[in-house]
Amino acid sequence: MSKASDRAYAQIRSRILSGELAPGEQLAEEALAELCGVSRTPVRDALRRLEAELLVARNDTQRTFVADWSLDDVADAFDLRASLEGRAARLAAARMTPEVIARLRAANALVGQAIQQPVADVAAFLEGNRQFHAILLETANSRRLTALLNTLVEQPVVWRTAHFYDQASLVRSHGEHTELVAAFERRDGDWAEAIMNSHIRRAYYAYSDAHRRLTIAPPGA
Amino acid sequence: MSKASDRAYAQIRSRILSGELAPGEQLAEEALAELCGVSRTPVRDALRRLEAELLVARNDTQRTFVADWSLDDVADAFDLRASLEGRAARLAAARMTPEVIARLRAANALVGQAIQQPVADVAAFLEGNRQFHAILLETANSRRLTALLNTLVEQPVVWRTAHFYDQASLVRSHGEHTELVAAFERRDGDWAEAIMNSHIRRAYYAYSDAHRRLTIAPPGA
DNA sequence: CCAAAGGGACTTGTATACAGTCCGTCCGGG
DNA sequence: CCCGGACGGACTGTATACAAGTCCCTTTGG
Repeated sequence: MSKASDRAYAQIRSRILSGELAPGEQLAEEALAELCGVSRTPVRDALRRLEAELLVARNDTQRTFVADWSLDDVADAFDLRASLEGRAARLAAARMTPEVIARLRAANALVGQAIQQPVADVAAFLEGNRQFHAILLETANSRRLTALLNTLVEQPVVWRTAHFYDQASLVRSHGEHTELVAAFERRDGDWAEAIMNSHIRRAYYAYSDAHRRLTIAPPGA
Repeated sequence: MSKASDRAYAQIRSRILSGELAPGEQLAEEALAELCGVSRTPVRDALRRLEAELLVARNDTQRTFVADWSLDDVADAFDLRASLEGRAARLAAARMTPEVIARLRAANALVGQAIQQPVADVAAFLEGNRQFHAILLETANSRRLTALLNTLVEQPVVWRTAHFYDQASLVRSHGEHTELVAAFERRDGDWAEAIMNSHIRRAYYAYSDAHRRLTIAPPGA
């Protein structure tokens, strides 16, 4: 979209993802407008987009809040995501070509490098991950699936999951991508789907374990 | 949403669904504003919503058009819908209660009456259908799934499919709903999912057959 | 005759003013 | 002390004016 509207969208979005705007917090259009240095009109546009992505929610009287996800919501989202990404993997397997495989390998190599650092480079890990999944989606060649998954993946909770990973999880994640490539080489859609399903589910449990550690933290922490 | 915005949304939407606004046609905000008797602001809101539903599309310079679906797009949408509705049926089976089953029966009874008329009452058929699927979604209890399916179902092509059905198809559709209830009574999620999958796929073929009849019509028609 | 440049009509983007609605607070009565 | 209603601030919805960008047609030069 146009400049002011884009700026508003990007600014609000990054503030939500970073947690600077906390879940449950009310978002007044005028305040956001001032924050982004634009008028209310593009802010309203931005909020519409963020609402579609479920990053913000409205109450019955049209006031807007940063979406507050219960653990159930998170489970719901991961569940659906596992199913849809599994489906994408299966579709991609059917349309796989040597050259796409090469691109997938390259993306996964990024991930490999990121986890070999003394302290894993989480940003690089995420970027490699993103590329891998993007190539896969592109190959699956379903506009709707792509649109749906993009909104599911770009959630704060999903996004931050990798930060909860320990080294072993990062390595396993990399290994699963490698295995996916193997499934693609054999054009085995069922295998690819199964790996992907397991891949996402593990990510969910990494999240929920970390969540439990953090919320049922030592009393007085 | 608020009054003017809602009116704009409803008006434009119904004109697209009815075909009065044809696929590919450009939608100028000002013209729509006049058509709906409101200013451009609520029209822009409405277009955003319709864009999220994929009823309208934008080109790279932000001009808006009535979405034009290729047969591939339709296949893609039905495919995804089969998968998601199947999933919903499975989830619903796990949470089924006698009272929900009673409601499903009631909705299906409407469908039964509709097809027993000398000439099937398509509107009543659609309404019963809608209720059945809505109850099912509500029981599946996944906010995201509900949101996604609602956008998938409310498409012109999906919506008009029933008008292409012959009497036999209507009867079979009703029968599948009855079978779904049986699966729910046994809380057999796998069975429910399988029926639902087949249910949606058959709807797709009914559509694509009709499409073929209409587009590869007798030369000179 | 074709191609590229220019200009004018049209469409969308943004700012702003005003109207309508909601929410909390404060005051008075029971 | 508690409850209810009215007032005031704050927020969102809508209309409108103006700015910026796009499209298309015409015109001009090769």
